[in-house]
Amino acid sequence: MIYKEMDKSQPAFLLSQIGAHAASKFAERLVVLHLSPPDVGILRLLRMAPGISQQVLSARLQIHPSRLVAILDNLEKRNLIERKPNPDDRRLYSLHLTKDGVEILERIGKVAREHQDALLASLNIDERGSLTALLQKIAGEQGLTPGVHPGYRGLGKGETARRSS
Amino acid sequence: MIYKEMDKSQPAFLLSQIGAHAASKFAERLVVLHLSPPDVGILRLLRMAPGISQQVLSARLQIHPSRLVAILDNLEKRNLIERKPNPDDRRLYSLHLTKDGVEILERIGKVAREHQDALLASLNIDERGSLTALLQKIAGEQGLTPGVHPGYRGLGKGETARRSS
DNA sequence: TATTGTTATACTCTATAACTATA
DNA sequence: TATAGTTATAGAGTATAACAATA
Repeated sequence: MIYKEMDKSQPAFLLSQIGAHAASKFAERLVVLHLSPPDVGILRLLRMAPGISQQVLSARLQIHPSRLVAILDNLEKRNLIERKPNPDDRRLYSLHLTKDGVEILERIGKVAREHQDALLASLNIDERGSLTALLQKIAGEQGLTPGVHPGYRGLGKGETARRSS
Repeated sequence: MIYKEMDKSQPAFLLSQIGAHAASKFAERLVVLHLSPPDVGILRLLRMAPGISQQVLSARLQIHPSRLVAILDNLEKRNLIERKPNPDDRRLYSLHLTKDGVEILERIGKVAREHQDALLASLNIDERGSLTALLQKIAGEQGLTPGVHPGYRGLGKGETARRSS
């Protein structure tokens, strides 16, 4: 047995491989907007759920609260989001998109569409529909939350294992 | 316009999301074997291409040479691989799987099958075939090398952008 | 002079935990 | 006493660059 096939085209590996490739390519495109993937996740969530607190945001996107501070500081400094005081509970902030934040979301949408077109260039319309349906089935069954990318949380320390020993 | 949909089920995001999820779940299963995903990539490649040097291995899997040293040190210390001297060029090592290395690859295969079954639990046989075909089309067109996961290289520094500003 | 493998160093990023202000 | 947000610190992990041996 000289030749052992590398992987007899295992869909699980392909999913992981293409997924990482897609994430990398998308992040590349975001560089133009000076945004990171977590930035985009936050902006998108704030459009859907304006007024939420940092705690809620942190829990939804699985981003550590202490890490979130620096990210929001940056977005606020660039006038993309705003921390408004919450009259009901003065410990909480009420997070909102600014006008600039709404505008950059449109540019993000354009970038995302271009990214998707490039990624799926080899598939026709029907195939894209089939793929989407299959992926939605998997995502649903696996308990993945729409719009929440596992990569948002920065799995540092002894999280999901990197080192061997 | 009160409700703005989070993402009208965009396949590109789903691919990235499910891919990260799959990678995370697989890494979890590897913990039992005290292996990391790069370890597995190395072992698999050494089965296909026994005798290669660290440089070649480094180039194939996109792992930085200096980083590779520690990984191989660990695998060699565990008697999974072996660094044999190369008679033709004494600067090079000739990397080989040991008997234990071959054995653990079988256990890795079992773990990978279980992982894939869990990940694709919601799809029947035909659907799995359709998904695999679509993914292979994408992977081929995107220029992805079989068996080489983008996550092997540890994109540190200013690689693919993480920070915004 | 160039290349392989190695090591030392510096840098980036993250979570942990302590801290404040409010409740 | 508990919670939201913040900050300081320490730890893990990486690439960069200098190094020794060999070509």
